[in-house]
Amino acid sequence: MNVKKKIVEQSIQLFEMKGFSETSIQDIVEALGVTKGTFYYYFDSKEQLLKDIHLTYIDDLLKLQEQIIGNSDMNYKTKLFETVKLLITQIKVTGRPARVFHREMMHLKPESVSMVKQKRKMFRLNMQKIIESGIESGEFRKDLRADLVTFAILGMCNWSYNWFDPNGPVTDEELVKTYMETLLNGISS
Amino acid sequence: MNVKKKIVEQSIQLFEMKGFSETSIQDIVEALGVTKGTFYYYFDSKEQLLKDIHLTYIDDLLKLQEQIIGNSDMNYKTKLFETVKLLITQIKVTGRPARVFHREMMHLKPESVSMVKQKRKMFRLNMQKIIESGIESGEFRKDLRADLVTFAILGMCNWSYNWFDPNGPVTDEELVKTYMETLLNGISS
Amino acid sequence: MNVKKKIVEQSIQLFEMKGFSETSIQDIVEALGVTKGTFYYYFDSKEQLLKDIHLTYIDDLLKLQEQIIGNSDMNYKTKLFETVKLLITQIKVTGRPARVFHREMMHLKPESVSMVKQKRKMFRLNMQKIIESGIESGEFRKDLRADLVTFAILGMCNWSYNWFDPNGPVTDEELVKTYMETLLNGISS
Amino acid sequence: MNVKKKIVEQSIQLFEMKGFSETSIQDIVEALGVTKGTFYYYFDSKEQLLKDIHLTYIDDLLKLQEQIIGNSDMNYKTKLFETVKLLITQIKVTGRPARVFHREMMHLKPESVSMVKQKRKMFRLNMQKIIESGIESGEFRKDLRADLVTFAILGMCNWSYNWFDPNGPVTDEELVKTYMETLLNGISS
DNA sequence: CATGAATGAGCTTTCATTCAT
DNA sequence: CATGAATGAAAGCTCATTCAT
Repeated sequence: MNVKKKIVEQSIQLFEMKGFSETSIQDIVEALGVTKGTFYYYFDSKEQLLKDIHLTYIDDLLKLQEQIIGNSDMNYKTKLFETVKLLITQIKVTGRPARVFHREMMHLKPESVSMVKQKRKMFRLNMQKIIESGIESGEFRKDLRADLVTFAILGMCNWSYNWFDPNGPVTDEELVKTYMETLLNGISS
Repeated sequence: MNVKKKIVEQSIQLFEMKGFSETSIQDIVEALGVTKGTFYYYFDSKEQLLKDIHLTYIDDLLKLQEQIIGNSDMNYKTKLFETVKLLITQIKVTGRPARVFHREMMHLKPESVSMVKQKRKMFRLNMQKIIESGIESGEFRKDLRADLVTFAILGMCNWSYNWFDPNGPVTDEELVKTYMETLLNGISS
Repeated sequence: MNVKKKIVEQSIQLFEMKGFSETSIQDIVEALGVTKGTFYYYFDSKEQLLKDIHLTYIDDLLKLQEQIIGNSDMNYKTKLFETVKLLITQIKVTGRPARVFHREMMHLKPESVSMVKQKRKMFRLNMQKIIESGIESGEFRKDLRADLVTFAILGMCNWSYNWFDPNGPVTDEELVKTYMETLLNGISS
Repeated sequence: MNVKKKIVEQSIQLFEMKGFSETSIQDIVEALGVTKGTFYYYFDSKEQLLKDIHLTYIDDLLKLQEQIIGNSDMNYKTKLFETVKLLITQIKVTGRPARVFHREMMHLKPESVSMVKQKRKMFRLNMQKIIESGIESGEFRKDLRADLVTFAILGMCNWSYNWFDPNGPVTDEELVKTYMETLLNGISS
């Protein structure tokens, strides 16, 4: 595997464990057995590395979301299900970058922040569109505020990065099913 | 107001804006017009200040939660409603510490972390208890996994610190009502 | 003597010997037996130190020039003589800062440069004024270009920082006398 | 044009603008669209490049000076005139290397410095010889100190690199004429 | 109670240089 | 001839912390 990729992966691991500010370039290169010079051969700055991580992550999410949205075989409930599954499963596959993604955005430069925020917003609006279409199609209740419901679902899913351990007693599939069931039918008896 | 309190409040403001690591003691004392010596008269370290902030915050939450739980006039739906309201409204009242609370825990020393985590866990388990009691009493569906539902609700509420602006078009009361309605009855038509 | 002053003097010595870029903060503080922290307690940056040196130097020159200009007992030839003497003698008194002053201006930030340049220009224009007044009074030839003559004199004097050793065989007084004599009467037989 | 020459010219331009220390090899090769390897194919070090620039410059000057000295058609006043013209005009033709030449000598290694200094000294002594011969021939005043007068003239000329803009209102020919006139006849009325 | 001087360890970054290909 | 990857030493600077007063 090439060095740049190794740096990215090692960084993600360290950022996730110790936080961005607490991770020094020294930490990263030492863990890889290279020198600081090597780091700066591949990256202009520590911030740029973080930006790369963020953009890669959100771009991947957006690409997978597109596949869900573009699939005309699914109804809107299924599309929502797949979206929730996407967010939760991402933890299993790429647990670490997810946590970095949700925590360290503040350390980006203003310009990088706005770039990332814009893409995150796009993801959210795509989700909202699914809700809105589902309302129109009659799959969801007519009286919903699609924007707030979207925020609620995103919160539910994203928060799980804080506690969900894919190797723990609850599987990711179980979690997705439970969340969707709760979401669709409510908890009231 | 005494100096210690001023330091805490100024710190919260700065931590919220720039992050814990990016805020220097110099920043804090300069903003207050005192010197570093003064800071170290009141606090042993920067970490201890953060610990104080965290403990004050979670202790306040726990105290308010106790009042909800101990109130025998409420049924469990109402208790859950009040809990959600407590979490969301906290943003309006104390928006800044909330964000600091949810972001900067990693900068605490291991011992401080475990102290805070334990109290956070207590808050969560108290919530879970409300769900479980509501299931027993027949207010909530019998087939719920109380633990996962609790995580879902916590995620929904806590995530709102990321986007909810109490001075924006949506009021906190509106948000609480919408969230509870969605939660209780689901989105399925 | 206080530490800040010591830092300035040590820096001047090192800048003069090795040049600004080649002198590290480490070099400066090591020579003084203090630490880098101490340096940055007194100065915001290396550049600011250089700016301080430049401004102190040119401000001193301007103050002394003022005394010459304001002295109504002198005719213009004498005033010019005193100005030349001022520039040459400065080497003897403050040899090192002079060389730093004439060499390292490029390492200042643009804003600092313009501040220093403005004051240098003022010195030059004051000199030019002496020439112009001397022309009017009949002490100097009517057909002189005061601006170019001023540049010529400045060059003559300032260049001496490149070779003149006040402890060498030629004394500063001798040099001033010779330069003035050459300047006033020319070399043509 | 060959690559080595391009490197030299680009370097001169950059050294003149930003200074030797502030110009990195990266800057140089990037401006030329080649790589660092290429640079080190042609030059052993950054210092060697600077040495090359210095030696080329002073060797050129010496060669031109020789032509002046060897021309038996000129009297000594004319020879001095031509020398002054040589120094001033060099700015117009090769403004940049001139400034580099007069500023960055300190960045050479001691051995290179002494080589350059020796040649500079030779130029100066050649000039001094002109003055001395002119004194003997009766063209210049008998009571001159040829050594100090030479320094004065050199200062006058070389200093002009600090302010003279060949594209400004004063032409180089005008400057040379004015300087020589002042020098020969003095400013006294 | 509070100050201001000083520390020292560590940080991000730069850069001349080397070298296998 | 030329490249691109890698090095390693050093640079400027930050900052939590200490302590005599």
